[in-house]
Amino acid sequence: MPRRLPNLNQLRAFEAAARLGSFKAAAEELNVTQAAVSHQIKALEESLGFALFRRTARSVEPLEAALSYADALGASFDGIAEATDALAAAPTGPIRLSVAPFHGNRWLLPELERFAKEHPEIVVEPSLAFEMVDLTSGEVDAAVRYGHGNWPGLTADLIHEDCLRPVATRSLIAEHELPLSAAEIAKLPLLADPGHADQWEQWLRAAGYDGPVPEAKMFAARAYVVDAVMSGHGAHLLDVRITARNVAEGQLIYLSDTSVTSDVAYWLVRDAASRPDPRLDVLAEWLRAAAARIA
Amino acid sequence: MPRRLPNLNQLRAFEAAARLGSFKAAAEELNVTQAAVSHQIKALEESLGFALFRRTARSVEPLEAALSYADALGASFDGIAEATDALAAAPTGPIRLSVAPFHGNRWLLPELERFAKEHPEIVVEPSLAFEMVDLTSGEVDAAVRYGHGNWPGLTADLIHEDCLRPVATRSLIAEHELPLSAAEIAKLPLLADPGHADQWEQWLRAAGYDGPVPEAKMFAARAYVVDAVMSGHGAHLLDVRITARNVAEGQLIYLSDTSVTSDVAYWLVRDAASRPDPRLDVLAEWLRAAAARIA
DNA sequence: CCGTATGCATTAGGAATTCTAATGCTTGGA
DNA sequence: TCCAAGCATTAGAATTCCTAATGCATACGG
Repeated sequence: MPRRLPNLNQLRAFEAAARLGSFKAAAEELNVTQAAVSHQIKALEESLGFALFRRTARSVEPLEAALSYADALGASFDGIAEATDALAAAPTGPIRLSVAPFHGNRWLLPELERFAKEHPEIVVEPSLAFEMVDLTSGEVDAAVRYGHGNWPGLTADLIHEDCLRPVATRSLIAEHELPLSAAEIAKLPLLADPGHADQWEQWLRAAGYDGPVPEAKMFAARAYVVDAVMSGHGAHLLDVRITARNVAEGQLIYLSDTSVTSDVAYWLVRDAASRPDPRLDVLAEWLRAAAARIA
Repeated sequence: MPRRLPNLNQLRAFEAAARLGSFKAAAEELNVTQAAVSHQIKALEESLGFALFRRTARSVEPLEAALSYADALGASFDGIAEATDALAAAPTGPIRLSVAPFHGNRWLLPELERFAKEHPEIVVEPSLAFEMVDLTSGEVDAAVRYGHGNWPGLTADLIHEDCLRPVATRSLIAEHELPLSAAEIAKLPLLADPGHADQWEQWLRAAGYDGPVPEAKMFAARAYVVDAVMSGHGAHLLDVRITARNVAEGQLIYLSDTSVTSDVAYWLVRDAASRPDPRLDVLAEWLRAAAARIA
């Protein structure tokens, strides 16, 4: 059978009045008028069927039974306040972060290792997933996503923009001097993936090329494009953070110093309706700074 | 600084919904519509700033943090319900009973001793007091009072009516045969106390006497009248329960078999605003029965 | 000892909350 | 495919809650 409780607002007024021994003081604590407290307590007494205070001309005194009742109520209210504080406080478990393999393997995961060293108090648990996870499902706490930053129902903190420079293997352009001109690059096999097919045109125009833009060779997914580039099958436009390691290790080279910033970017994304987690703020800011260091 | 609590009605709706995993079920438990629960929880989530449930098309699932919050709230609500039950339950201390010496010494106290034997679970603590104690002061739980039973703010259970028969010492009427006629009694020194001055007239008329009613000798208080009667200074009208012991022991005799019931009576009186104590109901009924046994 | 200040009670009316009925939406199941 | 079930939303009604004004009894200061 369901719990049978008196009106909780009345109990709140009563508890304060009994604790403070004064309706007026209780009213001040509750930010209402003395009359409001008087009403609430009168209604409570009526619903109980007996009095809780002994009234004298200008003072009230809680009866003995009322005092112990108020004590118990106070403990319960404290429990509620405590539980509410605990709820509002930051979550404590590891931060489950969904990461796209393409971005994670090339930049994010190594950065997360450095983050773990600098912030040992914040445990990040990355999980690689090709699919866009549902951030409202509760299976992950946040994700790094590539897009325009305006996902409905989600909040997105910018990590870094997509700063594109053309890359290829040394072998592909063995006969050329670096950097290549835009016209020279336009003659190379240009690789692209659907959804970003127009990036080559953007870059070539930005680089001053005004000839006809050659058709790029399309791959089904970004990961395949990168594979093809690494294998020396053509040139591709990639963010400098994505390629930095491969360039440093000599597997890829920048074909030009010209870069364009695409209209999409990388974001740390979380459910707007989930309770705030300041640790994610720290992570977002740290990643943003780390990304800026490379660009 | 004062406790900062969310709206308690919203918490109540939330706790039920989280516990039952359904707004509809919560609504039934709380005897409101599903829409009401939906509103309450939405408002709570808005005031907290984050969601507590994951919504799907036709079901809700409390988030992990919400579940433990609901547990804590449930414990607190249980605490409140328990404290309320304890408050509503009968008081446990001894029953402090204020007794007028006149009535207590002559009838009530011996009866209370018998009551204690029959009801060892109910401890009655009589205190003799000439003054009418303030039943709202909390110093006593009940009192036996003589009057019309309509004290404002008090509830009164009848113990016995005031069944008056004329009494005197044997010595006062040594020369007469018992019972005396009303006319003979009218010639005796009649004693009375203010407030009950007319009782002699009532009795004499009831006994068939139609002559002039003699002036009664007045005493300041009832106790003095009884003293005077016991000392053989006159006759007095007293309830049979008051005199039973003295008559049985030969100190007093009934002058007549005629009795009249006065308009006042003896009552067990308690503060109408105090919490109900079923033990007092038992005591009142027991005393009523004991009084009836004598009359 | 009187006048003033204080704290609670009461009243009436207005403000805020809470609820409901109706309806829409989405989806799981027959 | 259609229905049933459960939640969301809307608008308005019902209830609760609060306040301002005032009264009352009493403690306190002069």
